[in-house]
Amino acid sequence: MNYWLVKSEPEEFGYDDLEKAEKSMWEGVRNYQARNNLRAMAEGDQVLFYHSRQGLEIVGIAKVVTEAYPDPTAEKGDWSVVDLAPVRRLKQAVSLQEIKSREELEELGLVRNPRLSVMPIPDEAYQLILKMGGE
DNA sequence: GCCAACGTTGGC
DNA sequence: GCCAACGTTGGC
Repeated sequence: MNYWLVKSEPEEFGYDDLEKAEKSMWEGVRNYQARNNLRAMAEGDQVLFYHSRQGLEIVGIAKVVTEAYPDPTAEKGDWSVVDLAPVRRLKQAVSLQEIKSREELEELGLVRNPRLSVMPIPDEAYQLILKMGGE
């Protein structure tokens, strides 16, 4: 299984919206690197859900329920979406500050390229973040 | 194919 | 709300 992280502004679509929706098409990614990451996701992969702009913390875990398919909201170009479903909230959200303060997480995409909206998370980093989240 | 200009993202 | 960093666009 692979691990990922997606970012969303809670005002636009936060983790509570995902819980309410039960399942959500992850639409609107218009960055090639992020798109390629979407395409690399497999059904069942786990996805950390990060709140950008407001919150600045990882609030919960989602999972991939449908692998990449063409983005129906794309008017032109070759874009993809996956379907995500909520798994559970972290007992405590893991803030960007905490992540930045961890030497082991220095290489994380979230720190190195804060503008990438879909990124892979190495196994060890994933486990550490869950631990930081009180799991 | 280079690079300046522009648009967008997201931390602060 | 500002602005730095990054990606994309388009003129040459």
